Amino acid sequence: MQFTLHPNVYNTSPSSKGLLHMLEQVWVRDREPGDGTNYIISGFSNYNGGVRFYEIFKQHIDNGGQCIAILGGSTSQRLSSIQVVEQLLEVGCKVYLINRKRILHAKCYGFSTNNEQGVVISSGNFTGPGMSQNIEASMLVKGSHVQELNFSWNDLINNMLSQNWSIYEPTLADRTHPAWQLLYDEIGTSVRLEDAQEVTMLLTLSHADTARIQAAPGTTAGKGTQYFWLSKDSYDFFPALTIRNERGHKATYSALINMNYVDLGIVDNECRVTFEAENNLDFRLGTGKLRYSRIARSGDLAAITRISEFDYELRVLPIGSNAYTELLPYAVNFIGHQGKRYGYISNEDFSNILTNS
DNA sequence: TGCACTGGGTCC
DNA sequence: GGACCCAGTGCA
Repeated sequence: MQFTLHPNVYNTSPSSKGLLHMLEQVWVRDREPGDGTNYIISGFSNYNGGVRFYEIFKQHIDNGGQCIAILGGSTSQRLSSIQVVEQLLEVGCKVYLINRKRILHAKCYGFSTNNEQGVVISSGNFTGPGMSQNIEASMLVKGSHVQELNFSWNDLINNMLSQNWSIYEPTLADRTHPAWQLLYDEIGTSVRLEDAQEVTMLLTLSHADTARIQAAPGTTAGKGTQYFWLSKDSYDFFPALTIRNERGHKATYSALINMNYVDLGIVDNECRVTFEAENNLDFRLGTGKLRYSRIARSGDLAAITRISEFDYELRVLPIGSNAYTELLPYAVNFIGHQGKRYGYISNEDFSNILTNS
């Protein structure tokens, strides 16, 4: 059994580092694709909540396995999105939506095979924030402890689906089915960002982030793509990563955002952030406009401000500057092995510090 | 010419 | 072996 409170607050064992890590245990590690059934029960869900696992589910289902998702749905609340349900259906999941005034609020995840079950009971929804920056408690029960509980995924699902609830089954074949009216659109222009998401990511830059920025035009050091490499916990800082790669054989998931390079006075309306789902799980922010600009050096702080769903601003705060000194303490997470740090600050606090330093 | 891809490296 | 780090290739 394992318990965790994320992000990075408390773990009962080194092998449980947050909800996402527990889900990797029950759906990826120690599992054979095609063996048994995977389960998702979550009141809220969005595309980035599942982006780590769509390829895993697809392989599992293509090899004869099953995947069942029971999600919240509503016409008046933003519970689950069109995008996550579409993607789950595309990879072959069975999706049920519970439309209820007193909403489905449980979050349970796991699997069952002929001889084994695993279950994660969590406060974390199947959403980007639930998987990364929200404070969520999760408990994983597996092996003989599941039998001690006398827990049965089969019974749980059967009992849920036999309740006298409004249960809808959306399908890709019938997009006019009322089930689709219970879902909200993550991509639409009417999307308004919640206050909690109006934050600035502070990220120290390492050699790999700045080598092409510092390169002289025409040299090999400038070849390839200019990226900032982000933490894998960045699911909730970007819009739905629904753009699949067109060429290549390893699945990637991207979103296009509008990036205002404040230092350069350039706005890039096709700034791409990519999650390398089948390569190395890299989270990369394309920052090509910075190439050759010399505007950032290794050790500098990048401030990426999310001002609306698709609009971002990028500033480089040079190491040693007043703003750097004031803001570095907010980059509380140490990641990688080159001393990279990142963290978040509210846009209001960020703006105040910028103007006063 | 620039960036979507590739596929390793390296440290813990 | 996970999670950033790195240095490109080759295609549009």
